[in-house]
Amino acid sequence: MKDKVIIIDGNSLINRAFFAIPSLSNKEGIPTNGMYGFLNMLFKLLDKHSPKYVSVAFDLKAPTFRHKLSSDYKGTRKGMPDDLRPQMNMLKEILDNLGINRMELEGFEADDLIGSVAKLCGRENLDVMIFTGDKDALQLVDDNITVYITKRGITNLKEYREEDVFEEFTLMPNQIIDYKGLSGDTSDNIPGIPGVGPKTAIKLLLEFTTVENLILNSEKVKNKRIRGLVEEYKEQALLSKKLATIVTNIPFEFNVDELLIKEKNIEKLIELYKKYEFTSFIRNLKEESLHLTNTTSEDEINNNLVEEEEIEFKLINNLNELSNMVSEIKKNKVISIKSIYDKANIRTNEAIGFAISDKDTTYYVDLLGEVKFIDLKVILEDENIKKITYNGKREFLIAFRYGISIENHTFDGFIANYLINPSRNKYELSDVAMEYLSKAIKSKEDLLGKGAKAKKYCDISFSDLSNYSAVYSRILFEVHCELDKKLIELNLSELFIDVEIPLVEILASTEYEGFKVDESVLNEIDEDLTNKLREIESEIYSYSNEKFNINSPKQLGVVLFETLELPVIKKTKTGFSTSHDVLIKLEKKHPIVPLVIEYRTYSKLKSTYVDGIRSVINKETGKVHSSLNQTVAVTGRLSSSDPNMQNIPVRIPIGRKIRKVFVADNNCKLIDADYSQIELRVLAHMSKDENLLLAYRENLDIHTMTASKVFNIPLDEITADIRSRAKEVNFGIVYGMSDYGLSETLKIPRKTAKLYIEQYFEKYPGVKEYMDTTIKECKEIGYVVTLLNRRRYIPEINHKNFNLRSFAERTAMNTPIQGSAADIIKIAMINVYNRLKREKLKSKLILQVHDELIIDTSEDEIEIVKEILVDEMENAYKLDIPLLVDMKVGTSWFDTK
DNA sequence: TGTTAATGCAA
DNA sequence: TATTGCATTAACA
Repeated sequence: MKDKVIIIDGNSLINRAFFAIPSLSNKEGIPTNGMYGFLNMLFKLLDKHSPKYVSVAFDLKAPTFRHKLSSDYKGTRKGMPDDLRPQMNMLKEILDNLGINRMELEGFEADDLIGSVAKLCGRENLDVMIFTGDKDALQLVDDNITVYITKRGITNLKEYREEDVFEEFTLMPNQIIDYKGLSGDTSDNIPGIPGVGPKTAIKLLLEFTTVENLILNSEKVKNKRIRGLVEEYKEQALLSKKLATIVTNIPFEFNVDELLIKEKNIEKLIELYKKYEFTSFIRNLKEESLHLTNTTSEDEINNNLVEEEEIEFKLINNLNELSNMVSEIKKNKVISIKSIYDKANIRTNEAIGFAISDKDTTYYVDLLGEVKFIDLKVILEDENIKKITYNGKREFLIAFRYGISIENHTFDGFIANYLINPSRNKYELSDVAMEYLSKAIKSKEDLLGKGAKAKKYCDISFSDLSNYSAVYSRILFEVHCELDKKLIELNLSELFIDVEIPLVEILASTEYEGFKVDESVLNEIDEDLTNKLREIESEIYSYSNEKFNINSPKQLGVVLFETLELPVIKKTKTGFSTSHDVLIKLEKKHPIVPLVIEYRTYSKLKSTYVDGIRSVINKETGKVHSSLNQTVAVTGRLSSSDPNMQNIPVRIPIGRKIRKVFVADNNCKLIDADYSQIELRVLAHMSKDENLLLAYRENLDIHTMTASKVFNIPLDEITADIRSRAKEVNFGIVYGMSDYGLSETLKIPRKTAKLYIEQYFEKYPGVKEYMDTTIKECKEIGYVVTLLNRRRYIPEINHKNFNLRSFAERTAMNTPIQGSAADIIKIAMINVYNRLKREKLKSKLILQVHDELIIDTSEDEIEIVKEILVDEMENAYKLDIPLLVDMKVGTSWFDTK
């Protein structure tokens, strides 16, 4: 195999990275997005291709020979953005310390360096790969040189070999310059021949091959107008070609060994990464060093790389020491806590250890010896000791399992971090420590490893585990003050204290209680589905005349669109689309299509719901204990996983049967209470639109009313069909829909859809005004808020890319509505939970599905629980209009509708 | 073994 | 080219 050379156009790619990554800066405010994106891409390339030689080429400010040829060259280019300029030198410094070669040469552009070096390497029979965002480089492609052009973003690349260039341009790579010579390039201000665009240029080159040849034979050009243009502008064409030609023979001394990857300066890299807050790069650096040096231990390397935090702590492993600790803690009254246990079974998990920090001291309680978790009860249940957690749901779960409660829970760093910026997808304490304290601590992944080889806490040595836990609780104690300041600064304290913190215990309780499953029903459905699938499968094969995997969109696509030659409706980036709406359009064209639709339905039900649910039933309890996640959804909603109980089928009758599996506990009934149109009511309240408010005050049917207004039909002539179309319009408004979107869902022409939307905004002018104001404000301050001041940053709102900006605008309109509804039901959950607890009822909250609560209700408590639900849900938050709740009682979830 | 794309389920 | 999620399968690195 040939050795690989990677050559990167530094200016081009850092530019791409800069615009692809909306905003990123360290806490001093130094922008780091371009660097970060570039390095991310670089590391991925190195990882994927393992090149022997690498170089990054840069432009210098000095003018090049091209500027001397044409004073207009690149005349229309704007200068580098202010936020990007300083990142160039910072990136170069990192590259130098990574041992990666860098090229720049006065009088030449990066392209010329790349061209010259690439050709030299090509001649030495190396496999050359060029990475850039600029299609000019395609002229360099030959047998030894492949060019990769960024598509969208920076990690998405398109590979160009000779045949790929030909496929796209119908030209050979070395004709790209002739092409530019004729058609010009506005971005570089290369004139070309006026009046000759891409189409004509290609046509001419197919016949004459080069610009020179074309000029020599211009009399042979058939089109008179074009012949005139060629003759008039031949000098300009030749100049343009020259400008577009990348120099491939810069006369310089060059030895390919200069491009070898040299040794890293690890210490310096760590320093730079720390400064720019590239924590993930630090981690990767550590892992990499581990693989390289087998002789040194992990600890030694860690010490060399980052001065990881180490602290002194008191080890507690007998009851005497424990009681001393308790009396000390009772003096200080505020502690951070961290429980150590492996998740195996929600009801029988065994605690391994417990770390506690107060303002002076850190303790690690070993729970594998004389001291047991239950001995911590005196602390956890002491109402005078404030508890600080990081993902406290874990602490509540282990406490419930040992039958104790946690009192005076006042702070959770995980939740705080989420409220400060809900758009992030990782909220590890190690990252927070770096961000707020500039301290490096072991992450969970550092301790346990990741993926399938990840260890459990019980596999970790006592000293590693106790050190990790002690540091964790200490850092948590320290960082909580910083997070608290930030919450106050952002006006989030009320939401945090009144809603999110009380919710932690409730989510733990909901998960701990679980939802009872009737496995015999599950088995019946399974049998039914399995039979149906078998039958449909053989019917499908009888039409396709061959067996294939119906679940594979790729194979199905081949059968439908190649073998059976059905018309292609839509394509995905990898091939034919076989999605549901495509199949519906083909339904009547071939009998196989409805069978595939049916197969899909049953297959989905079996794999996701029957097999999926069966695999997570707890043997101990006969229930599923779904996780309700508090820091996942950017709008403030909860999310559910393992299993996801928020997407159990309901719309289609066959799917709805799955709900028969979910049943009330013994001697109980399920009560399902859901808000009636909470999001539209929130919209009415927030927009203060007179017509919407009126509708809800008078308790009118909002969909019928919208139908009448939008379609101009009298109220008493609205049919069920028209009403349901209006319902789609109402939903669409909440999502910030476009005319195209509405036309797709309603299957109507785009123009009609546009008219409907205009009608809607005319009849509900307050909504229009509210949407406009929300977007305007977001453009100014960079974020939107909900009723309870929950915040979501939307940096793309001012993006120059239309698609990104439009998406941001829809987000800005939808988030306050979806998020405020989420705020309200969270308050309702808290109030319902507290009432059940205060009134000492046996009934338990077992699920939330965005606008509905499900209570497993003891049969003797049905009436009182109904009252509590209506009362607490309808009065959770005072809007300008009433909130209404619908309720159903049943033995299974199927029966509660 | 881990990641991505396509698909489809809910509010 | 309608918002927010999660889980599955196939395909591929």
